[in-house]
Amino acid sequence: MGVIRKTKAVEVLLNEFNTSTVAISAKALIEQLGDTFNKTTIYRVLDKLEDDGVLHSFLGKEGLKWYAKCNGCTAKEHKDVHPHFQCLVCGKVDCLSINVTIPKIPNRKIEMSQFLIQGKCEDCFT
Amino acid sequence: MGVIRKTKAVEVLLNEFNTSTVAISAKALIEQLGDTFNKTTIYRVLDKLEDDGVLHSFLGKEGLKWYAKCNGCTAKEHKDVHPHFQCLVCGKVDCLSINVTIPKIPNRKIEMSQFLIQGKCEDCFT
DNA sequence: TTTGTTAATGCAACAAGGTTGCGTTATATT
DNA sequence: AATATAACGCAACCTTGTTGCATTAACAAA
Repeated sequence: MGVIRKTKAVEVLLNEFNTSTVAISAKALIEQLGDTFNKTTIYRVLDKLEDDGVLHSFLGKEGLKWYAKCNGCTAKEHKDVHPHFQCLVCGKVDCLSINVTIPKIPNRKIEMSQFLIQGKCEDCFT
Repeated sequence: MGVIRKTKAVEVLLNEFNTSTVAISAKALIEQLGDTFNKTTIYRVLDKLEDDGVLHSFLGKEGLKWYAKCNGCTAKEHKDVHPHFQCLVCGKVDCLSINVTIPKIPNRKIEMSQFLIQGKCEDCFT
């Protein structure tokens, strides 16, 4: 898999996630940083950071890929099964620090799950 | 919105969903029926059937759109918040008739949610 | 059963998110 | 400074899904 080099792209991208529990879509990152870095680079760095357990990814509305900083995940296992909340008005997505009880299902082995909740966020909530 | 005409495409597509709780991806339907109907038609019929509350849709692995028959949904509201299970081995997806408790979140209005569980299905479970 | 309205279809072209191959650049090690 | 190779940029491509428009076919009414 190789060593991670501290390149500018890695540095800048990591910085984007060092603020909060807010998730950022690959699309948004490309819109924002596409002049500085090639989109291929951005996709590859995100991939690698996910592989290394630094970020986790999930799918939002319309199948867009979103990334957020992992909390207590290692490269080996992503324990994180928190739900994500996407605002249907402003589009913002964040990680909810809520424990979701995954229902027991007979004869099936659950390996991962994605819970996407959609509605109006605090800011867009009238 | 217009009346629904009983065309061949509608008939054939509806037939595909009349069996079980198994979901079918738009992609699979196009692979299967693409010689008979144009993909545009397939997409449009699926759209319309969803609008009319006959089918519901959700996103599976890789952001692919899946459809399944609604159970107790009307054109006006999709109450259905059941989780979906996708097998990581064979790719099969089905609706789980399990009630998921959506966590209460202060200051947010939940409008819908998607719960995708991934793992090994009954058949692929060793 | 013919006529007329308009929903539904097919086709081609497009759009958006993401991926791949490959030659070049730059990081880190000796 | 020399070297190995990870990371990069670029262009071209792939896939899922959408749009515009001319044509066809449901279906209701005459």
